[in-house]
Amino acid sequence: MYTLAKACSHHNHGHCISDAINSARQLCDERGVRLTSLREQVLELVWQSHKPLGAYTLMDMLAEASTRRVAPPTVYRALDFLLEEGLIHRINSLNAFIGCPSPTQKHQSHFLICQNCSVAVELESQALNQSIIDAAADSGFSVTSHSIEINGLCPSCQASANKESK
Amino acid sequence: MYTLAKACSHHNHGHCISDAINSARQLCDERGVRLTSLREQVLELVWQSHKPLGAYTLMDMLAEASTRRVAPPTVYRALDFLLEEGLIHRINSLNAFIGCPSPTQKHQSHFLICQNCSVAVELESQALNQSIIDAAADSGFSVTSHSIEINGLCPSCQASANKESK
DNA sequence: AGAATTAAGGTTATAGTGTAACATAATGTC
DNA sequence: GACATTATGTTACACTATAACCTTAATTCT
Repeated sequence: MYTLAKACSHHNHGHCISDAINSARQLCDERGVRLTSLREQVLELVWQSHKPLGAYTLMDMLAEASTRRVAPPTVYRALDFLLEEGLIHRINSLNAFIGCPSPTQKHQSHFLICQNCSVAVELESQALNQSIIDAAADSGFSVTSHSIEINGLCPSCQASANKESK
Repeated sequence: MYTLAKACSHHNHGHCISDAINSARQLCDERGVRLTSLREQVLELVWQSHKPLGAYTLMDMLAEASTRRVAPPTVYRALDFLLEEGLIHRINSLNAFIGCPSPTQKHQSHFLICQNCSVAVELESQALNQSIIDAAADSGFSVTSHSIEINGLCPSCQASANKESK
């Protein structure tokens, strides 16, 4: 039973999924790479929520959806492809994967991760990017990639926490 | 044979190790926690180089040093203690651990990781810290911790790369 | 279209990372 | 010294990921 709770109860999550699938199709088409049905299925599963999902969770979801048994390499290969094309990100601190909402724009992996509800949202800040470049440059380091994982409480979990404490 | 190459050939790495051990002893003493010989040994092994080391590598190093066999929980418990006390950091993207050069100052885990020589150095930038806080605040997110892992080339590997290409 | 080539996926086995649970030993407290 | 607490030893296992090899599907070439 992998009907995960919606990440944000106030939004129609179906749109997130269909948007992600549509732009993935278009993007793969433009790049001449193949978004096979397996890859698309994995992408769709990743997008079932805004919570990062582990490879083995995805594997179980795949198996549940398809009667046949699914082995780790099947899901890892699909994940590798999706990572390669920037359609998903990997959250290192969680060994988990999450859909990328803006795969057309090349960017680094920067996330706000709620320690209460597990939702992870991408963070984009030009100032932050610049700070990284500057700080690295101060050390004479030439940057090829970077990842930021920020843990804390999302706005709605902060609100819940406040209510609790009264 | 775990005599790893020195991280920086131009410095006397013995100082790094002895400084780390000395300040760890003092710090644990002040806090009333016990830097047992096992924990100190693991800390010293972590400090054998400026390259992050995996738990199983450390386990093998421990075993080599002590005739008796060493099981995973032994090293993980020591690592947990050292992490707890801020004496080491964990590099999530590498599943590896590295000594903290400034354990007395509470700080987040920010690293520059050379993809050529594997050396990881801590990055401290007030501007960067502020950028994170600001960016999170823009999203209404309350931050409890964060980690930054920047991959690229350290100055000396950049120099080598330039020489190579001539 | 058919053969050759390449790419994707299936299958088995195993490597690498981390923890649970319980037993023993060491340390600290009264 | 008896007791409680903390640390370590030990066994077993869970979770994450990849290697290697085989089969199937898609693409390319003539």
